[in-house]
Amino acid sequence: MASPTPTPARQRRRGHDPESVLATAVGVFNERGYDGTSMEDLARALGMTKSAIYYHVPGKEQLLARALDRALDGLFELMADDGAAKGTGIERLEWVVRQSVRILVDRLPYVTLLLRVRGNSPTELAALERRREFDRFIGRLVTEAAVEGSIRPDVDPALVTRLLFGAVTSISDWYQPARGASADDLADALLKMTFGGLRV
Amino acid sequence: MASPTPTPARQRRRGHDPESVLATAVGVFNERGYDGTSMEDLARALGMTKSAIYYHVPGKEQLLARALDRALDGLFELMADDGAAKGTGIERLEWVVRQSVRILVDRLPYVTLLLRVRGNSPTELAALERRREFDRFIGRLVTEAAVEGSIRPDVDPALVTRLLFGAVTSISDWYQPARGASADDLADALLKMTFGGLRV
DNA sequence: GTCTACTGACCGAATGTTCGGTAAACACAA
DNA sequence: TTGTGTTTACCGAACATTCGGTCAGTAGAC
Repeated sequence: MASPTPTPARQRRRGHDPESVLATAVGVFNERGYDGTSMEDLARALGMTKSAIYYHVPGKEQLLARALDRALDGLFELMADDGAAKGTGIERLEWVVRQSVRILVDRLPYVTLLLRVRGNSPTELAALERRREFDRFIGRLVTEAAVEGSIRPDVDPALVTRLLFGAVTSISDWYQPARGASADDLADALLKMTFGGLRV
Repeated sequence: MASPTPTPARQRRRGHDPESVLATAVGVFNERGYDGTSMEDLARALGMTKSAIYYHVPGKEQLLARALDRALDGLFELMADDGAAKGTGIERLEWVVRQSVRILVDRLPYVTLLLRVRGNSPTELAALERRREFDRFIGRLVTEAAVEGSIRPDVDPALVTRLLFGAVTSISDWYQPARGASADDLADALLKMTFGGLRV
């Protein structure tokens, strides 16, 4: 605690650590897909040999597990937040959409990876189950907004849930932070389109 | 033309053919991901041995190429259709959204596969390039609708393009035909939400 | 000398693909 | 009806390569 080094994560010796290996790995996973990425690919991207990776992390699947947890932890914190419980149904829905966009942007590579998981291993299945819990949470919010009469009655709440969050999750497919749009810019555009409507 | 056999595609002998192998393969590709699917997996799903697959199709990558073409051909036919050229900008945009949903639903497994392509091989890169051409076509439509003043001026047309078609493409992630919703049901809900707005 | 952060050689398993072979179905002549 | 030759649709084994992962050794900072 009273350590003289203010940055305990970074060792004195230059080189890699579990965190930087994870960050690079997630980048490559998103480029090539998890199954399409070999440890050889990772080693090349990290500038080291395959075996050196195993000094920092236990293996390929743990790399995936850590990345998925990072995305899911963000979403679960959001679910537990006060903002998701205060106000009318539609206010809470709007807040959750906005925060979901923020988490997606803040943790872009991790959430991107999560959204591509198919359930090919116990690790992926566990992540999928946690993700479905979040989806059910959204579904409940939309239903409440519909029940209170805040959203148009001529659309199925279940469809709205999927389509609305389809637009949200699509962000991970095309968003490039370098182009200048912030998380709030994205959320504003998305909410204007889906809540207010495109038509003038 | 004057052939005595009315069904030239189907031979007298029962068993598999390139078409049924492709259909099954695309199903497995979508379950496990292309890279996560082995020829052994395909063989199991087809009820034959790995080597028998090669009697019907040249290889794994050609299976992918054929599937991607099937999806892209649909999208390109849509671009060339009269409906995409008649009416005001926003009318054409609405028509294209509706038809895109229809193609997505009609060719669900093929389009799903296309939407997951990452560019890991020349086959995938070629498909990605064709897909980007379709995306640019949509972008032009949205811009025209914005220029003619049919959509709200306080949102960036480029963002609208991505978000609107993000909602469309998300359909492949969650749509289950067995649940009863038709392509038109989906398009109706999507257009009500994005063009009219959810808020009452 | 000790610890950290690696390298290089290597392992068994799995990968996509090819090969030689074969049983059943077929077309057709005798 | 039977015999002959050909095609169809497959199997089992083997191929070279790549996979994720292990381990003994070691260069350099302390």
